[in-house]
Amino acid sequence: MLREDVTDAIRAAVFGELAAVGYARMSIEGIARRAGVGKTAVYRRWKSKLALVLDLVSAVAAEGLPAPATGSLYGDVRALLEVAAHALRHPVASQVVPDLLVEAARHPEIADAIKSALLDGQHGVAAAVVRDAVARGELPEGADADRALDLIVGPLYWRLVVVRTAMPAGYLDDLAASAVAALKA
Amino acid sequence: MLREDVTDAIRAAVFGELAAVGYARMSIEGIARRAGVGKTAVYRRWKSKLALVLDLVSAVAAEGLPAPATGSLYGDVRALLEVAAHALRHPVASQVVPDLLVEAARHPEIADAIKSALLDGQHGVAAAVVRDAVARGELPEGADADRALDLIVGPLYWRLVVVRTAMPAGYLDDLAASAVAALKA
DNA sequence: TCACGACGGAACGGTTGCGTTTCGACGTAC
DNA sequence: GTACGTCGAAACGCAACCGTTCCGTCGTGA
Repeated sequence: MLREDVTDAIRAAVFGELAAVGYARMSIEGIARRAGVGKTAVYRRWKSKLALVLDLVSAVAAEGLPAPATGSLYGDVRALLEVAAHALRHPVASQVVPDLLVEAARHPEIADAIKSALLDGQHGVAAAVVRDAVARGELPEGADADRALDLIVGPLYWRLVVVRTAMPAGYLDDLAASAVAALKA
Repeated sequence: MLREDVTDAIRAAVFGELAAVGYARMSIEGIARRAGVGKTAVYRRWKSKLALVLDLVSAVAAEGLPAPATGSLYGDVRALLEVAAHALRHPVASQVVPDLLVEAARHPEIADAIKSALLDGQHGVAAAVVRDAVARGELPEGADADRALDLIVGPLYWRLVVVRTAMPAGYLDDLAASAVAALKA
């Protein structure tokens, strides 16, 4: 029976290494070193670096996303931005997510895992928000969920992950209002 | 006197390697191999992988960005999106840019180089577009160029680089209209 | 014509990680 | 109390790349 505390230590170490050096530079030896375990313990559980990361990403997927239902489009969008901003401010997440996205272009398995772990979940939430807004008459029939996601999350991701500039006070409120205006255009 | 054709071959090889394996995995040996030159030729010109990449990024910066002046906010935004979409559709650019952005978080020199090569230029263009729009009365006084850039480029970057999904016909027109509506909100 | 310097290629010793194997110590289930 | 399996640690041979050095070739400028 594999010891669970060792497994947990390895999982935590992978996140650490992923954030510190990125997927490309990450090594099994480095993971074992950081976790304070032997390489044997790692290879007994996963057969490769790729399998290890895929397992981790899938685990994140299982957590699911809360779908906002505030009763107004602005409220839903604002709530979405809050959750996204909170996630993207985590130093680990803001380092690991773009790193894996880049790597996904080279490893279809990673692309698939990220798609079902993150993008599909986001798409579902966006679709629900759009559906509710259409039902309330805030958006016209046939509004597109993909487009909505682009308009809502895009500016925030750009600001927090690409430009990496501080957001002024009230910026999320502003972004939410801007996104609602864009959606209705 | 260093031979210029060799220098060019190395530069091209760096772009190739950067797109193929990423900055982290890129090696001087690999660059020389791809360029069909000896390692000596590389080390004679640059002292490290980092210096090589910084030099390349700076060279890109020197090219500059065309500032649109179509006479309307929508026109300017649409032109900006066209240029950005064209650049981000290049397979090499869409692979290299996010890769270097991730690496920038670990190497301040790369962050600085990218900032002056890409972000500063974009900021300048956005500032000009906003200034013109304010002068025409299309935007209120004190409109923020950073916010404008987030709203214009963010959704496109998200779609093309993060989600990597095809854009439906006329999507750039739609994005431009949406961005204008967002800006005026 | 000749000397100089950059060229590609090969080798250097050193480091790092690969994936595997072996080892003795420990813990737990039976 | 014994037998089994996981544990950390260490070493294995192998491969890649580091940055440097030396080589013989070739093209060019004086």
